[in-house]
Amino acid sequence: MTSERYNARDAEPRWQRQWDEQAIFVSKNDDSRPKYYVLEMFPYPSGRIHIGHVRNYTLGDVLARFMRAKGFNVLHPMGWDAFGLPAENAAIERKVAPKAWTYDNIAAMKKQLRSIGLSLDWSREFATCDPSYYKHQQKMFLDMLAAGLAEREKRKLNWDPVDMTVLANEQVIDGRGWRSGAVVEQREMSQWVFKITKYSQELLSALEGLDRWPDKVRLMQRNWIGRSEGLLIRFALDAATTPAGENELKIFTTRPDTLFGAKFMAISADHPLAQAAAAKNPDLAEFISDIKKIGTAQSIIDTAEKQGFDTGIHAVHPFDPSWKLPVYVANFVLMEYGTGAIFGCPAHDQRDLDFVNKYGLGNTPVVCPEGQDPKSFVITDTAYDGDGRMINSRFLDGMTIEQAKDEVARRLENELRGNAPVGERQVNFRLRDWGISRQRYWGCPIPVIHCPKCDVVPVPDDQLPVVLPEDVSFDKPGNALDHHPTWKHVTCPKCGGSASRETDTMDTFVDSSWYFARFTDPWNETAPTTPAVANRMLPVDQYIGGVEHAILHLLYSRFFTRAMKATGHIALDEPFAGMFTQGMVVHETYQKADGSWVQPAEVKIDVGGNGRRATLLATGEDVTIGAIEKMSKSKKNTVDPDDIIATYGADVARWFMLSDSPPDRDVIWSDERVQGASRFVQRLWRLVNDAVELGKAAPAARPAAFGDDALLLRKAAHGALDKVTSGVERLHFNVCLAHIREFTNTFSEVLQRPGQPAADLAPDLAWAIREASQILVQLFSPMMPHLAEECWQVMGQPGLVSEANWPQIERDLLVEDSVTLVVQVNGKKRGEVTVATAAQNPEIEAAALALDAVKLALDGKPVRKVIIVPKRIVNVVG
RNA sequence: GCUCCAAUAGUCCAAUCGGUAGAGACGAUGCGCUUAGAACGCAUGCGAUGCAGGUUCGAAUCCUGCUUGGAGCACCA
Repeated sequence: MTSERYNARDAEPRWQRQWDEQAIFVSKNDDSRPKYYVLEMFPYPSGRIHIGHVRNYTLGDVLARFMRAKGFNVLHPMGWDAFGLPAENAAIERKVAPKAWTYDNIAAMKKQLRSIGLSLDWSREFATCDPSYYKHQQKMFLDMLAAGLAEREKRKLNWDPVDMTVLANEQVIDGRGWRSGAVVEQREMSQWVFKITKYSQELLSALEGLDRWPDKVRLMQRNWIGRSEGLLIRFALDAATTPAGENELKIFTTRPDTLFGAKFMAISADHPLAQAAAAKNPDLAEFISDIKKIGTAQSIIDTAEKQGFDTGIHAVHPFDPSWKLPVYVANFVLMEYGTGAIFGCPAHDQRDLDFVNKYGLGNTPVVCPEGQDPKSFVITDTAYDGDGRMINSRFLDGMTIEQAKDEVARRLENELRGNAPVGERQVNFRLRDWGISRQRYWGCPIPVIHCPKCDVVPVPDDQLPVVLPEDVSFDKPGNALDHHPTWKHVTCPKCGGSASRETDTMDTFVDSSWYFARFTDPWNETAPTTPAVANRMLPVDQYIGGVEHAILHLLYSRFFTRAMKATGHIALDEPFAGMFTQGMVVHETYQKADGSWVQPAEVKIDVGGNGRRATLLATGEDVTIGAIEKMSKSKKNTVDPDDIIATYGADVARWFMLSDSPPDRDVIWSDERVQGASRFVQRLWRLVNDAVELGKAAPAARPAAFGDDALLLRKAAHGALDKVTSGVERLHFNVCLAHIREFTNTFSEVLQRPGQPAADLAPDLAWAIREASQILVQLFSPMMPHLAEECWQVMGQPGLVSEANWPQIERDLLVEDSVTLVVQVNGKKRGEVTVATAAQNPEIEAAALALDAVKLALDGKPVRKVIIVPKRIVNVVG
């Protein structure tokens, strides 16, 4: 029996070295076993790993280790999403070169990642900022350009006139740039886009087949793609009222049935008609410039007060030449969606209703809910968007919404103006093309040359990669690449004249849209992928990452995979067969009386009669316990993985991360629970050491029969094995851990029972103890691999537990001879009956009805029905 | 604003199909061990499953309406 505590600080680096030296996590592309590709979203090298990374990689690691034990050729690689804005911010603020900053961060974070004990194949590591990676990305860009999947397009962007840079929506705070404080302008700029919209329908339809993705994520993507069926209607304009004799306004609507409820037309500030009208109307021009200041973020546009400007232009109702509708420029109409123009039916659309209520245009309900008297049906503040019958709509009256939509479409399709129909059925998508141009230095250069004569010229293959220059300065605002004295000046590959390089770089989402494919053969110097290898190793069987990537990253990757297929780099459509979105790690916040935030490590928590109380460790000063929030530097509610690993070891951190909360939900960091995990590690260590002593008496051969204790233990072991095996496959790690704990409790009880020297132990029990300890160690080995190796060693097992095969379940042990059923009368529990597992329904029914409690509850009433749910319940209906 | 998610014991959470609300943990209390504490061992679970309705023999689970908390919304990654 050992009295020594398990020393993680000593054991963990030792086992990490062993794994490393024996290269057991390196997967070979010529391995003939079935493959299993586990991937966690690769990190941005910010400098230090975050506790959220520990959770993400632990989840993946458990699965990777489990599948390895199950006999799969597991691919579990790691790399770095290394381009992006923070490196440039560091360059500006701390005068360090982005490249040096990035690679230093990678080195630091790699060291941290290694300390977690992850079963990663580091031989495949790369950073997206390595020219050996992005040269292939540039090649694929050119392939996509040739295939018509990349184009130039005008886009409206947030422009900071002082920093001379485009801003993300989140960098625009109250209409001003986050760093400069300058009022942000909306500027139209020429951008490179990927034609993701060519795949709108396919990306939507294929979601059906992604049955190992969370419904939530599929729904988010479905909404993002936003397919809607509707009608394109050409409204005639009263040319006398238009700025330059325009005579038509095209709108898209999904509600053509409500056409007789129309009160106004609204067009986007960017609509050509608005632009033309503004040219002749300074007030309108000012209005347009005002509403453009609010920014491009959807949430801001939607929550801003509805504003409109009557242009004086009139549109003509398609079913009534005498019906004129005023045309407004409105701040809630987007040029990017549909045609940038709508007709407003206030009674049945909340935005339109808010608008007319502000400008006094009134409303006419045209859909009346079933059972409501049309005469008394009025709309005041809340639009009605439910079902009903058409009213106030001439020839549509009495129809359902669907019939009315159809009738309007039919009539307008058949009505010609000029030589085109007035209406046309159309499918519209909300999805826009993917703008990839960034006016930034630290990104993958877009490999094209702008020639005054030849226009856009692709960089020839033999000149790839277009490498980022390193001698750049961040003294001036704007794009450092643009300011470089020589880099952009080149000769045109076509005509030989002087030309200039594209100085925009690619969105970092491009880098992360194919890294999973590169991992399958990162050694290929001549092509992005080796198709034979990529096609065999892909798709990723289980991808794991934060839900914040549920839309963009995953959708872009799905598109990019199709684009790679179209350009011959890969032969599949869907990159991720299984997707899992993990929750965040959150923590309480602490605040001093003066409002300043305090780190958890500085706070002492006392639990008393009237709840929890916090004081400052240093001074004893009272601290307010605030909301539980996502860990953030500004609120100081962070926990440093290095501290945790130094104090408790990686296994404790891993076990804590996996316990309690389901992986897809947020987990609250709790020191008490971390200590609980730490105590459990020691308990397992003692248990295994005790079991080793007792198991010494075990015969080599399996005994023919087992006594009660041995059988109890074996049932607990194999029951746990069964539950953990199926639980890990479904990523229900918190439940798996509970089953391991449960098994451990039973194991301890059995071990305490003999209470005698090992030599006297019954051979069958000793054998069962040895078997149970092997199963136990293997069960927790994916979660706490270091402790498991240490236990495996004291058990005298050959080799590494990380390389051992998953134990075989003996199903016979899981079958019980009898089963206890709950007996209900009219849905209320009245008793229990225990019957043989094989008992038939009449026998069960008779046993249930024979219970005194059942007779009493029935109170002489006849039995109307008996419902028997096998192995669960008997319900007697009286 | 739009779209979506969640809510079970003091706390974190279990509960294949709609079938006994309790697996596991944290905390608390008591006992044992101990000079004492830590550690260790043992014991202790009444919550109308957020609220109001509905469907059903039967609802934590399905439906409707609310309340509260959270996520995403296109140049952060």
